[in-house]
Amino acid sequence: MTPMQQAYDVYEDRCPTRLVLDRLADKWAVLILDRLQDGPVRFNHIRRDIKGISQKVLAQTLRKLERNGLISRTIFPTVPVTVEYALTPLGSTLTDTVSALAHWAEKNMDAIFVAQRAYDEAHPG
Amino acid sequence: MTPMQQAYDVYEDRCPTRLVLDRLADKWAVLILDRLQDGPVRFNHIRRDIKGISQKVLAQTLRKLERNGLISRTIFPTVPVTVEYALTPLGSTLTDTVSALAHWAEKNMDAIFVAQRAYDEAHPG
DNA sequence: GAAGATAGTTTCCAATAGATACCAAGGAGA
DNA sequence: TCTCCTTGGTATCTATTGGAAACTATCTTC
Repeated sequence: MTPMQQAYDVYEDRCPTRLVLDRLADKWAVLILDRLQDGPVRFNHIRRDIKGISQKVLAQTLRKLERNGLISRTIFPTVPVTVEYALTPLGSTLTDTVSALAHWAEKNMDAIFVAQRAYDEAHPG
Repeated sequence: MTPMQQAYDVYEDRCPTRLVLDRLADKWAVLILDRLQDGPVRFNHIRRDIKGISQKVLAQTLRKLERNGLISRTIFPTVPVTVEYALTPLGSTLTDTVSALAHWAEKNMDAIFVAQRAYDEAHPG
């Protein structure tokens, strides 16, 4: 029995893809997925690498990514307990895209600054 | 004089790339950039295509994208006035990435549903 | 004169983001 | 022993944001 491929359309209101896009298209989710590309990382390790993220937001974002099957959460009964987060195969299909987004800003920051100054001069007040 | 390429790092707090990522990594911005790929589109045309977006959020998001040099805004003195939004060359360098993000969710929605059900069963309450 | 198109702005409320403090369990150092 | 440090979180509070709905203004059409 061939599974029926449902047609999803991200332009449609109430389409479930909107909920997913809301989770993926999030600054912190993008940075976390990018950070996990090189292998599993622990909670506090991510927290230190992604400077400025709060514990609450990190925990929340990790939960969302885990629930959507993009990352896995593995507990090691060490002392203190160790929790490792890693990309799932599904999550791996996303990282190229997400990393490109994360690093596009780095590459084009100077052009963006030029645009911002031009805009602000043309739109005073 | 070769321009000095400043090193930006999106993992750094207070790095300006963070502000840009905040704007790009936004559900509505992603959908708008994707929508503009095929050529200039008017305000209400975008509004009708991206179902569920409010006028306020559409206007706000268009301003942000314009200020960052990703889209252009052209006014035609017709009656009623026509305003066309289009990708700039800078914005065009982003669309492949952004569109991939927008449509990844469509392609993988079924896998995500499976993951969500598994998670919810494993984490009741 | 009322409706419909254009492209927005204004107002309001609920949801979210972020900072901060707190928790438990155990190891190391004084 | 007492205190600090680590682990990975939760709880609380407030400021900001997101989204729905209503309003603006001008001109054309019915």
